[in-house]
Amino acid sequence: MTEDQHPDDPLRLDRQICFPLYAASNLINRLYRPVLSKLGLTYPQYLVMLALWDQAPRTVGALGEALYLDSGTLTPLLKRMEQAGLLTRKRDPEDERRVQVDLTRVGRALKAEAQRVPETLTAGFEGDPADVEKLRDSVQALVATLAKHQS
Amino acid sequence: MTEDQHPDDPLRLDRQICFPLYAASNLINRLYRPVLSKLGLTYPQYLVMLALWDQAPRTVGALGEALYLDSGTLTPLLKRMEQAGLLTRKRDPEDERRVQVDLTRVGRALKAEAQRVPETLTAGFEGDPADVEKLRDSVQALVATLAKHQS
DNA sequence: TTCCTTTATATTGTGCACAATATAATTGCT
DNA sequence: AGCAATTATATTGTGCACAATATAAAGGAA
Repeated sequence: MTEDQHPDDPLRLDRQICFPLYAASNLINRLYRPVLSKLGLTYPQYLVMLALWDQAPRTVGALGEALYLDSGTLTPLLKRMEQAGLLTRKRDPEDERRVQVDLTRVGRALKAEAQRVPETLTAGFEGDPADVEKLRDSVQALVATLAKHQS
Repeated sequence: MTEDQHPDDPLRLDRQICFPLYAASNLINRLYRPVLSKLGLTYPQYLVMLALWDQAPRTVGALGEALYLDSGTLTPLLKRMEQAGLLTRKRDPEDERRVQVDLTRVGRALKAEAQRVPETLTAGFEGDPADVEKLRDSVQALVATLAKHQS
């Protein structure tokens, strides 16, 4: 088999930690897409809504810290969501550099429709829920480490 | 604290399994970028090279199966790599629908320069190597499950 | 106050990632 | 052989993701 010809080659695809994380992220995005499109959201937009449902208003910078994204990604994404009527973007009068992002009534109301999204999708993971939680905690720890090193 | 106000809300960001995978994928891409740019590669292009260093030539479809990507992503990516002189794309005379992707001499030679990439980057993970391997295997298992459900 | 530095967001340009669709070659059925 | 169905790749259009840069507001030192 191909996989056994070079057992200790550090460049073998199946020895990388980065690749399964990349593949899982893509596959999950693909899995969520049809479900979220019924709510009029993309997957990154859904993450912004999760962050805002937990706490709003928040500045662009605070959203970026929560989601590990920068303004180059968030600004156009938030503008599309503003166009869709889900949120508002207003310069903070206290500090005109900041932009406060807040939910509209429509944006807040969307939370009710999203309630069943997690259970709908974790069903597809078909694993012991405890194992999934353990995996989640491990990846969260990795993210914390990576974030520390990248700042 | 914000995190404790709604302890059993299924829509809390820190209860999702999808989000840390998404964040880890982005952070890793960011971590690899400066290292790979010295080799003239992006992260997805690096994955294509890993696949081809292991086995070449391969069809576009075979690369897509290995990396969980489709032709809409691979075709333009492979064209850029062809322009860069790393690989060739040739219609298979046996079946004119297929495109065989093969490494050039330059593409094969690049493997020597890439040898130290994994150790350079896993250093930033700063964890017990055994834990990292365990995490990798867990995410690989998740990817296998997700891939089965999406086909 | 003046000006220098820092901070917050926006803009620009490149490269994915994917759904939907198009094109063309092959297979299979009759 | 004829032709519908399938298969393999390419194309189109949208939306991220990010580095590099730009813009402008706030803070701070003399």
